[in-house]
This record gives sequence, structure tokens and C-alpha cells, in this order.
Amino acid sequence: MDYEHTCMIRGDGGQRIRAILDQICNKWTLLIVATLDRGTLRFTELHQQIPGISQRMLTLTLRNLERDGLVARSVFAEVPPRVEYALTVTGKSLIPPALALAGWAIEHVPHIEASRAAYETRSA
Amino acid sequence: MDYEHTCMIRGDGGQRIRAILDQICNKWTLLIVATLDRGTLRFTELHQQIPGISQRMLTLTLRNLERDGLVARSVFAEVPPRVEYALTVTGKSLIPPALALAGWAIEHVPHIEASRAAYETRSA
DNA sequence: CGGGATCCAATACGATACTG
DNA sequence: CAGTATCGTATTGGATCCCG
Repeated sequence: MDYEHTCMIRGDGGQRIRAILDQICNKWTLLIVATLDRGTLRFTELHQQIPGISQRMLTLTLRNLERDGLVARSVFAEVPPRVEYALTVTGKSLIPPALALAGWAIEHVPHIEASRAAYETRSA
Repeated sequence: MDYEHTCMIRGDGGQRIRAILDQICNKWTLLIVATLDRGTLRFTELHQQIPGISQRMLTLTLRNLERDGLVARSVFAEVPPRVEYALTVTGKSLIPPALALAGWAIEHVPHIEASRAAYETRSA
């Protein structure tokens, strides 16, 4: 393992990096990006496919993703209105590292939950 | 790219996965893990090497990491007291995927910041 | 030295109601 | 359909003081 490169997270320019990581790793961002990885979706379709998200948070998170250039928003002048969301090239490029982290989480869920349970019983 | 596997983030067991991801991706966790990747450190050393962190958040985050089995805490019965923190094997295994995400962030910082700037001027 | 306890501000988030 | 506006709550995190 290349330990010298952990400075990527720690380094001095890390303030900008961390600001971006914080935004990626919030409650809904990864979930929305992963959902859009399947293809273009409309607002209501996204709302249905992401259980538990409120309209407000879906809108806010999509606006942030659009603002950061990870998601493209297309408005069609129709009645009823139609708005489609799709990942940009940059947005798609986030999928592999996101999956790496998700893979790690899945792989270590048993160990982590066991460690948590042991910790609880110790403090009880 | 293996699009079918984005269900790892979206899937039904995703509640547990997301809970863990949320904890990993908070403001300080990755930074502390990356710092400990260099080797064992004492509380004060950690505090110094992570600029901007408050004593409170350092303590809280370390407790969570210990609870989840990512960090080992060793207390030495000396005067003055000495406490050392080190990554466990599980903790070390988090480094590669964390670096993957950090690498993505570094690579796309220019594009994201440019997109943000353009977005601001549009709404101005 | 290594924290715990407490107080306070900022923010994230959900629920609800309303609109072009 | 695809939001916006407003309100209230919950969570997060910093500052400060204290203690073994």
C-alpha cells in the first residue's frame, strides 16, 4: 500500500478537497448519483425510486449536483411540464470510487456491527 | 463499467450500508484515519496534526472509530497519562477506497469549481 | 495529558401547504 | 408535473470550563 499518498486527504490544499468530499458524502448525494447511473429519470421517478427522501431534499440535492456539474437538468416546454435528470461525464466518473467505498462498507458490515455490539455490552 | 452493481448503494439492505457510509464520510473521520495511517499517535499529537479540529470532535470521532473497530485505543497507567491510537486491520483496509474517493475529488476539483463559478454568475 | 460536561450557534432535514 | 415557501425539529460542531 502506498502510504505516502494518504497526504491526499491530509494535505494543505485539503480544505477544498474536504469541502467536496463533505458534499458528496451527505445523506442523499451518493444515493441519487447511483440511481441516475441506471439512466435518465424524471423528478417524480427519482422521488419514487429513492424511498424516504422528501421533495425538498431531492430538489436541494439535485440543485447542488447540477451546480457542481455532476448532473444535467433538461427542461421540456410541454404541458404537463417534463424535467429530466441525467449524469454528466463527471458524474459518471464518480461511480467507480463510490462503489469502492460501498464495497468496503458491505464487506465490513459484519465486523463493524459485531464490534459495535461488543462495545455496547462493555459499557452496559 | 458494471452498472448493475450500483445497487450496492441503492439496495434494500442499503439502510445499514448507508448508516456506515454516513459515519465514515463525516467531517473528520477520513482525516483521522488518513492521519493514523502514518502510525500510532497520542491524543495531543493527533490534535496538532489535524488543524482545525476541536478537542470535542477529536474525542467523539475517535470513540466512534474505536466502537466500530477501526481504531485501537491503548491506555498506559503512567503519570502523566499516555493514550495511544492506532489503526486496526479493518481500519487500514479503509485506506484504499478512501484514497480512491480522495483521488476523484482532487482530479475533479477544477471542473467542479469552474462549474460552481459558472452557476453563480448565471443566477446573479 | 486526556479527556468529560455544558452551553450555544449553525445547519440539515422533514412535514406541510401552495403554485405555474 | 415539478417544484417553491415556510415552519419546526433534530443533529452537528465549536467554545469554554473543569477534572483525575
